[in-house]
Amino acid sequence: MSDPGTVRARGCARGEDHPRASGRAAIRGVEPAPGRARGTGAPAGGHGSKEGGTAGCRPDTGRASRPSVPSPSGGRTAGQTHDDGGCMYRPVPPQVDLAALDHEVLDLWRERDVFARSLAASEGRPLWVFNEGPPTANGMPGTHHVEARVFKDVFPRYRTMKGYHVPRKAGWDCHGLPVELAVERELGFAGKKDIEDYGIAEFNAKCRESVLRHVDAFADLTERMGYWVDLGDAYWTMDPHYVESVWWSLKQIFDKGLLVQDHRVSPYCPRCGTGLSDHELAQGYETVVDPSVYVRFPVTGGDLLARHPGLALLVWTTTPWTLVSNTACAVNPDVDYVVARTADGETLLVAEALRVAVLGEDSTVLETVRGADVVGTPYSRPFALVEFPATDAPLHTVLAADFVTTEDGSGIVHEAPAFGAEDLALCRVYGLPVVNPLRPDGRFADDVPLVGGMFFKKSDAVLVDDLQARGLLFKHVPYEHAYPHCWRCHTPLVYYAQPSWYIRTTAIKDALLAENDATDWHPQTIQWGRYGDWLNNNIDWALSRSRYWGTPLPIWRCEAGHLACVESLADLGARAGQDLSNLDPHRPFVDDVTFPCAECGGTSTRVPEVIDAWYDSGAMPFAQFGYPYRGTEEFAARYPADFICEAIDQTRGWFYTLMAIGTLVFGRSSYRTVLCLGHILDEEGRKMSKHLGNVLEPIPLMDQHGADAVRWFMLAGGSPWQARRVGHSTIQEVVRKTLLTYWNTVSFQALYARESGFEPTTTPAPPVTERSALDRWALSEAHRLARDVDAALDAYDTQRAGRLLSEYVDDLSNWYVRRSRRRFWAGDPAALATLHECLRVVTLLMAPFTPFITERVWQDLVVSTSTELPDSVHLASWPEPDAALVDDELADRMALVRRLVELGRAARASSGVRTRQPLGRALVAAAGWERLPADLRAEVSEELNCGELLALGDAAGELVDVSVKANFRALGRRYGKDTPRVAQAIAGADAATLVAALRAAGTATVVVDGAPVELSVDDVVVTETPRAGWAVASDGGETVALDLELTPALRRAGLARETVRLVQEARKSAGFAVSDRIAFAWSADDAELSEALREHGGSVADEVLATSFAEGEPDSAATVSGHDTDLGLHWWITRA
RNA sequence: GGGCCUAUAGCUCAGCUCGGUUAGAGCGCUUCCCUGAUAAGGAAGAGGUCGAUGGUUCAAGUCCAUCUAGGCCCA
Repeated sequence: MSDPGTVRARGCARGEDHPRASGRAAIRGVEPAPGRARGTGAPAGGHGSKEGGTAGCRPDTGRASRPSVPSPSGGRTAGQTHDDGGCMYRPVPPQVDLAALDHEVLDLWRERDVFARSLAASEGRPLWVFNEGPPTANGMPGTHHVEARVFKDVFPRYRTMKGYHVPRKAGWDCHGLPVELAVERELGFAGKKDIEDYGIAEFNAKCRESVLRHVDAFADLTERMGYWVDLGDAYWTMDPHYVESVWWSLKQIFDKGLLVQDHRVSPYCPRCGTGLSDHELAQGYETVVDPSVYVRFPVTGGDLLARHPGLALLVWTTTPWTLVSNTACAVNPDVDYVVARTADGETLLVAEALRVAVLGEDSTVLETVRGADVVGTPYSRPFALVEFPATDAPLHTVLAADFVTTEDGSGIVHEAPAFGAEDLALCRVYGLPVVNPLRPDGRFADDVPLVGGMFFKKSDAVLVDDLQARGLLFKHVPYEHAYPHCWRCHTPLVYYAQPSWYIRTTAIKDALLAENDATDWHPQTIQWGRYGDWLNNNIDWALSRSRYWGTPLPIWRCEAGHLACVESLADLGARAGQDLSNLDPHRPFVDDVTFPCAECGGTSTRVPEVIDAWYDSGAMPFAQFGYPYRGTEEFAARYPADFICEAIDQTRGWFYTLMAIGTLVFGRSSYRTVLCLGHILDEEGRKMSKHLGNVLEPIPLMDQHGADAVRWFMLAGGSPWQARRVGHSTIQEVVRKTLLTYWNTVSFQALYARESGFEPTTTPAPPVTERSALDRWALSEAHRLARDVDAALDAYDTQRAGRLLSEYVDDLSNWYVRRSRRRFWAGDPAALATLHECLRVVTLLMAPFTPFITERVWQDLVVSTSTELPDSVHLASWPEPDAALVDDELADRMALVRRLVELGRAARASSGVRTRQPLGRALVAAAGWERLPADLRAEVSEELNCGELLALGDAAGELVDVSVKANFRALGRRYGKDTPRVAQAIAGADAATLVAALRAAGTATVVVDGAPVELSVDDVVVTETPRAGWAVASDGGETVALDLELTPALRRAGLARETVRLVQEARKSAGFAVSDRIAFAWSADDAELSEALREHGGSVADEVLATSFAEGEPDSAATVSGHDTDLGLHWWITRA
């Protein structure tokens, strides 16, 4: 195993071992970091840190070379932290360059071989099997590759932390048309003839080289984004062992009689010269505008003509080029048709339902006939450009076909059996010949007049012009529709009759449906929606391709037509009587091997086709190990996989081929859980494509915002199942809202812990039960978070997990830390130990999401202070939530506190009295206020800066207005459809009386329709509002009222607060460190301020860390000084 | 024509599983406030026919039906 980042996987030329770890020597060359005395085999740590344990500390382990944070002093580089020694945190500056941090962490992982160690450490634990879908590395990776890869990373990391062993074998898709096309383009080839002239061996050598070309770029992306997958031990679908495995599986299918040759009309790419499978077809629909033409086919005989001389059939088609091969027409025998006269006086046959649409309102019906009565009518074909063989069959007459509809066109369908599956089936029934003037390259044969040598699509215009000139064209309208194109070269496909090899997947349809039923789909709608629909309409898998660079179809056929399916090179060698174990199982080498037919002794030669590359990737669950010729143990342990993940385009691609091959070969699908992601769009909601120039390059994106931000966006920015818009602003928001808030909380903790000498493993802290309510709340929420994030990830819901995490980070920073700042300034071990534990938990929970920043935090807060825990967060265990710490009652109370604070702030804002001005008292009305302990009430009064909090009902008496409102949720449950009347009665009752009764007795009575109805406290929402002289805010029955009366003492306290604020601002802008002591001198412009500062001088001095607090200008020059006109204060500050 | 998804503030999206009468957040805008970590944070304001219609229900953004528009996949 090796770190993914250092491996530059090369190719896997035949007979050559995979490059396992070209970067390995470099890894080994790094001396173990000085602090890693435990060695690399250290077990992942147990659950949770041991508070106040006696664990030793480790010295600073050195830091990677690139500092991710600016060093304000300019001198200190990241490595110079040895002076800290002991069990102290490393300094964590408030500013951080996330991209530089990424590189630093990548260096650390590489140096400490962390990925390999995480695999080694989990060896022997229960397996959790992840299968990697192989990308084709002959194109450059894009941001859409990042999406699936983040999900392929986050769940293996999570499961590893949960105690599973998660092997992560990478893979590369090497074969297939896209590879051939890229090489053809490079060589300037126009088609298959060029390839054969060039030489198949040489061409395939180019293909082999081409698929290796961008492997480095994929490896770079993989490393940069922190995707841990073992590139050094990747599977390659072109590897001989892989090919043999595929052959073996085809033999299993062949032996079951499910691999057969058949002649069929199938979508065919004339440029690539090969048929396409149905799931390839699915990739390539494009909206095009084709000429749709209504053409007159003059009737040449029959009863109808006798009754209506000059009658013509009106035939509609969107593929005029197929009219050259027109063989017959078809009508639905059960549909009514009409002979109609147009305004111009001509007589045409069309479906009755379409007459008005096609011929217009002003056409008149001459006769109505059943379709069945039209059958047999002869007509004159539109073009006489090709010969038809002499036949007794009803050539160029009207046939009956159920598939004809009257949804569009004219209700009369033109039949060209060479170019349509339904056409072929119908014409076969009548014994009609298949005439195909189109060559395999999509051009008409040279001897066809008018369009000889012309590409089929190009011929439309010429043919339409000719119809026009001959007076056969009735109408010509551009028709926009989705038409299948080759998914790689964008050539319009033609449905084309040709022989092909098929896997009879229709024979195992029931088994596939059963397997699908047992599969855990995310999102669930795919299972019986898009995917189930696909399975229900399953058709046989067109497996063969008339191409060059692919797994050769291992079927040999003798002159007598006997078939042999070869399952391995050894099997082939045995049949051919030679040692072929070193043969490259590709064209043209396998084509040269012949052997005597086992049945007749004739010479068997290989059929020329290669197979659909989708089969290769669908075979990876066993072929990645070379099963059954090798890797049998791995295969037995790892089939089926627990988890696979790709974007939604793979429903008919990889998800299908995996399930189909697994079911065909082993009777069982190869995966249990599948994640199906929506696509990534640009900021305007458009697909990203080179064509539009809106492609976001993944590596620059991560270098701008950091890999963690991009990962977080993919995992939790919007719903992963839906198409999402990605852009710089959305990713920047992740950085600002979540990552930096987290970082700054860490930085805050490190600053004050270091300031006070706090060491998490040695500084004694009180047990949790004796800590403050805020501490217990923060810990309770941390453990609740651990529980809920675990549940969300267990359900593959990264969006929910991400939302929970960012909410907690916000709560921690903007409530816990905000409310606890003074205790941190004072170095309170209870607060520091609390925040340490909260950060430890949240860091572990975030580690699978954002592996970089959490690693750095782990190093700075944990590795530097403990030898008990692993030296990488990714070697640590998932935090075990401590149910005893989760306190729901405390959570409810704190939620009330925060709601009251919110109301108080609103009241403050409306009053115009700034928060720094202390107020004497506030009144509170809220359910639950009585039960709120004093310490939590104090949080409210401190945050609102008002001295005394009193219950509104008790304190204010007649100063208060009270109103009541029905609580519909409670009433509805009890009174059902009488609810509105009860509510009305409540609204109409005298609120004061009602509330008084409720307060006194717990119940009150209102009269509804003459009958008394008893109400309890829960049935009404009581809102109390003071009448005058108060600033009031009220919401949902809860009220906070601030007494705005300012006494002189309050005013002086306010002035003192203003002064504190002024000095702190000055300290900060002068660049003083938070612990710098100062000498402070002042001179007030008015008596009130002087009095205030004399009165509160001691506390002001304490607040601003002033060692002296002198009135009057100092003798010596001050470091900074100023005059604040608003306050009326001169001040002088000198560093003490 | 079929299947699936989506439709909520100027923009990006929660909320819909489990219905509750004042529908939220972020970005942007305006005005304030707070700040001894913060690139932050908070309050207020402006901004909504919750795509439409009908139904179920005492009560519908939420459940049901139909429709419209857009997207994806397929015919």
